[in-house]
Amino acid sequence: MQLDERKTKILQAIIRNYLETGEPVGSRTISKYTDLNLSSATIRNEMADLEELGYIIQPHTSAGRIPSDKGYRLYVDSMMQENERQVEELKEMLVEKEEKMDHLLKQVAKVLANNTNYATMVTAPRYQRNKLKFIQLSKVDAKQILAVIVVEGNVIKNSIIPVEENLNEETMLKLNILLNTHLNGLPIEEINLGMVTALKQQAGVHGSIIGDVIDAVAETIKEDEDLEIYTSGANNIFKYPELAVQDKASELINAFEEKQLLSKLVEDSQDSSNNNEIKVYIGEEAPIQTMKDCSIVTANYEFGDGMRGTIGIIGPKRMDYDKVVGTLKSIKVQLDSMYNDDSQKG
Amino acid sequence: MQLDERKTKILQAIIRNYLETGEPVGSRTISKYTDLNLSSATIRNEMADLEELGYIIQPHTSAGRIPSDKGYRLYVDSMMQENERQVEELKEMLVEKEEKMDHLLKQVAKVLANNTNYATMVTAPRYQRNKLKFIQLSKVDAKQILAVIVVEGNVIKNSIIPVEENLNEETMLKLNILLNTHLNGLPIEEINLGMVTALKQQAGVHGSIIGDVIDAVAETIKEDEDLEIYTSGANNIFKYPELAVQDKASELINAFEEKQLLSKLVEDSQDSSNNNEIKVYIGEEAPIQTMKDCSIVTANYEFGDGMRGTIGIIGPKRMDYDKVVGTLKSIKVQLDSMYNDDSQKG
DNA sequence: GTTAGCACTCGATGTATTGGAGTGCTAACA
DNA sequence: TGTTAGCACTCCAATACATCGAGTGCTAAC
Repeated sequence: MQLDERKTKILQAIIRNYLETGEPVGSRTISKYTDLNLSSATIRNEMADLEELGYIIQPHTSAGRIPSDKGYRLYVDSMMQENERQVEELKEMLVEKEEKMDHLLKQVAKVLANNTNYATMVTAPRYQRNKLKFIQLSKVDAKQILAVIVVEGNVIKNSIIPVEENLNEETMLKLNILLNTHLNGLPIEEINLGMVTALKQQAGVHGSIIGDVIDAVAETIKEDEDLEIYTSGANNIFKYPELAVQDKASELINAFEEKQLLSKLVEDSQDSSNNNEIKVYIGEEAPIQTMKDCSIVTANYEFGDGMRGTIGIIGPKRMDYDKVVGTLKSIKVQLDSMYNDDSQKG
Repeated sequence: MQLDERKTKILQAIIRNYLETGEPVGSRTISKYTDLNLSSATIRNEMADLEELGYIIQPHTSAGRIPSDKGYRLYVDSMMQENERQVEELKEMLVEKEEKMDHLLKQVAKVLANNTNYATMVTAPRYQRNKLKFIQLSKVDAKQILAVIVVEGNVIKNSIIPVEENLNEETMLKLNILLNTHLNGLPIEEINLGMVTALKQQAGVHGSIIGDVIDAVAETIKEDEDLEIYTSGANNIFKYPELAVQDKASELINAFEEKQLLSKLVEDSQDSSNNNEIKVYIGEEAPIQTMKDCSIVTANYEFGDGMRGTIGIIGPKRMDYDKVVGTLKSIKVQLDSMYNDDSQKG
């Protein structure tokens, strides 16, 4: 059996209706809704076929039909091509551009959540390729040195290094010059052990400090790895009865609070050949078991040279895919284009 | 009518029982539970009195009694003193001391949540009195200066300042010296306009940069004001049917996600004559309307010289006050004593 | 191929019925 | 006078049962 045009139309009508109401939809409803001018009996026959094909499901004998994951998938796939909806409103809300990166991203998550009525997450952009831009050592007091490490894109990290000896200004200057002349502009992966040893030798007595600084650099990178995730609207899930059930709700809320699980989502989203497209996970397709009753839509944005973050929307399977995809696209474009303005991150 | 000893004992028994079960408790139960050797009929008479006095409530005619806010209050105030329970186990969990402040605090929230089965929040310590320790300006590139501002207790903030002119090293050095000689060690409130003007004059051509730096300092302080709050175990509320109701759960979860509301709690907790004691808010006493069906226990910890944070536990009114207070006390002591080790915060 | 018609299914809703936990009150008792 | 046994009463929760209606599948006719 094949999906002819009529079946497709009927399937579409069923899904549309279900997205709105959240209730199983019956043959009579479709018979009235569509412009096919078919009686409910005919629809019934078609629906039986659609069920056999696996696109829709009957919760129980005397109920209407609801879309299966496969049904949603077809809907989403076909829909994404035709409909290039524009969502411009959001632009305004983000235009009052937040200075700080974290504020901006929190804001994005919030705006998205308010706009869509789903739960949202936004990750801070993460470097794929880190270049060291600049290192600055300064004396805080007799026993402490402050190392400021600036990485490509003005990500700044600080580290306080305890020292035994009271270094004089001249030494500090030397160390600074030594570090910067050798390390600036280098991708971090390229700072290897041999290099460090060489530097230590050149630093002579103060070699250990160099080691500490390099450690701090390494630490900086490592820390950047457990990425920051901002979420908003988690409580939106209560708006959808199918998710507001105790167990599910509890698990979902937990995922949003602990955030660790969400990083799986990010990885999966970014870990793909085509990084630039919007991804839709439906039900069991989700990379997180907890969300098997949800649909997830993700987009990756790029913040200039290799710095990449992810935006995600988590809602019920009967999500307004159309709107969500449009909205995400719009946000993505804006974030992509925001790189020109130097933003910074504490 | 007065609360004699017997009534007190009965009330206590009722509350204890209710804390455990969460179900209204009847006269027969009390008659069996206590060592008073009274028949259920007698207990009934006493319970009627206790209800008249406002310590307990009857949800409906043929149900047992549950404690009122007033009842809980009495219980918490008087009955808990005796029991100075020690909770040492937590110490171990925190001993693997996290380097970074934010990790540590997240960890505290998590441990608390796991340990108590309630929702928890921990705020980062906040300065009451800020002293500027150190300022460092460095050239990032031709058009940007990086200002690093270190405040008492090694809180570090960065700010990137765009500049028109390409400053040479000598100028940078001069500016650094100028700023540090005049500002170091000053409480931030004392950096006033007159001072800034004087500095600007001394800086001559580069006066505007001084202005920018001071702005950055001000910004740093301001930012520190919207305090960071770490939460954990929000989904624990689902463990208590009286809170797991849709509306309540949704509101609570929202409070935990947006965190803004929680800051009210922090203010209230810190805004008191006796800052050192554990506070218990029961039901309507809570400073947040959203939590009027909960009880909240807070403790303030002090991280050395005027740096103060708050730990809070939010749960159902039938919370295990005893354990929670004990646990909080223990955690508080540990955090208080942690100041000796210099921790730092990015 | 389409449709009208009909028997059938099954959840949802509404209504009694019952059981049990708990109370308040009264009367008897120590 | 305080305590207790006993009893009538209340009310929730659970159970059973009837009913309703939306929806289906199937058949026969168009």
